[in-house]
Amino acid sequence: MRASDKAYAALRSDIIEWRLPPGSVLAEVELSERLGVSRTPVREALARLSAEGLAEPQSGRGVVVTDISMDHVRELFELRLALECRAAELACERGDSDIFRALHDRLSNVDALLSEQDPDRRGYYELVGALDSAIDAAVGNAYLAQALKGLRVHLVRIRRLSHDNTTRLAEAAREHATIALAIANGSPAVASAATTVHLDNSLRHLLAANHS
Amino acid sequence: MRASDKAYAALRSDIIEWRLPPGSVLAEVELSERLGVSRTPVREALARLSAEGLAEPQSGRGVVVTDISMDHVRELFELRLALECRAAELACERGDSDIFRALHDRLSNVDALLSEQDPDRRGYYELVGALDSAIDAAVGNAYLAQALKGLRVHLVRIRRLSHDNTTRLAEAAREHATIALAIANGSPAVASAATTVHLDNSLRHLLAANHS
DNA sequence: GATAGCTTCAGTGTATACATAGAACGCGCA
DNA sequence: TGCGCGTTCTATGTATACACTGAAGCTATC
Repeated sequence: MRASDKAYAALRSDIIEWRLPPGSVLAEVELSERLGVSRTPVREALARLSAEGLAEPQSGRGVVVTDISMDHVRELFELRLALECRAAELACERGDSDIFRALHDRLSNVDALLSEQDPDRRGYYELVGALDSAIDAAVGNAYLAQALKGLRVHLVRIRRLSHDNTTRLAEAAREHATIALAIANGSPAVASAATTVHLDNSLRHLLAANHS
Repeated sequence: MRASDKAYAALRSDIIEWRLPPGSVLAEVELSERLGVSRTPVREALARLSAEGLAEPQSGRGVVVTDISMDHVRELFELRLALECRAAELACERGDSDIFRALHDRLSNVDALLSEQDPDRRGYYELVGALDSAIDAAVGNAYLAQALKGLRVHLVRIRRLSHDNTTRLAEAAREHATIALAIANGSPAVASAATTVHLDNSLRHLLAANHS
């Protein structure tokens, strides 16, 4: 593995998991010492992070972790709605029914998904990620998939703001199950509508939990 | 201006204007000599181009200009449809009617737009670009705007494949005028529909001109 | 006492030297 | 003559030294 990849992966996870909160300054010399590589691969990593929107150059001098306000979240969900609705519609036309029917079944088993033995909800998030991947694969559009991938980075980062309780996650799982079922049935209008409903619910819970 | 910006701008325009056709290898040493800067800023420029999708690393060794097949064009237009339809809808809600009415008027004056004294159709493309910018500004969504910006880079690049004759450009201008009018009227359904029609026409002409 | 200018310094921007890996070519053997 | 192995070479990956810009703090003057 290249040193620049290592630096990129380390910084990316640090940002996404809020070990480097918004506003943190990413100084090249400090990072190169902390990560044990020279400034060159660190610079490359910072450039990639800036291109992704996780960091941004500040007044031509220094790079800082980008801020995440509720306005940003609203804008993010507006883009998300456009992309995910279309992706769901296209998956209806091109997807394999059996795959999405299986995902629907697994998503419907809420009790197993949100067991007490999984406080981090890894099982839930992995299954939701599997649905995303299945949709991407069904759509078969590299540009759309790339746009969605760039979007999901930010969504993982704001997951921390959700403070999702088990009740909401169970509700979200059912919403995802509805989407999967609509795709399995090949009903683009329903898939798009279910996606719209799910995203609206998610956004409203996010806004309510962050008093703005 | 930084040397890396200079290298980036030079390579970007070389790729977009097909001086560097798809498949061209972007060798660091050769570029650093040709552009008169060292390898470091050249590397930074190549990283930015790779992030944009204009170039891609080839098997871990060397960077090449990305290929543009008709399949890619189809995928590009699929993403474009999703983004531009939503942008047009949102512009209806948030845009200033006067601005889009003025754009409609200018786009309707096809004769002035496609005069014989402008063989490169600069007047046409600048006005279409102004409509794009007006929509972006009306929507007021940085994430959506960035996604559209990343998309338009590729669109400018495939413009070379269009072989647009005056008849088609006049038609396209009228389609753009229809979109601008729908936004000025605040009719999201019409704006979205007009965008869909326009993109379908554009794509069909592209495919017809490239026999696949 | 306040402001303007200068000095200093920290940190980025660039260049270049060195390490390294992948590929191509050639040679030898079957 | 063809295949396989080894060597060499070219181009990328990394490290580091140097240059330069922008900012902050200090001093001197009004």
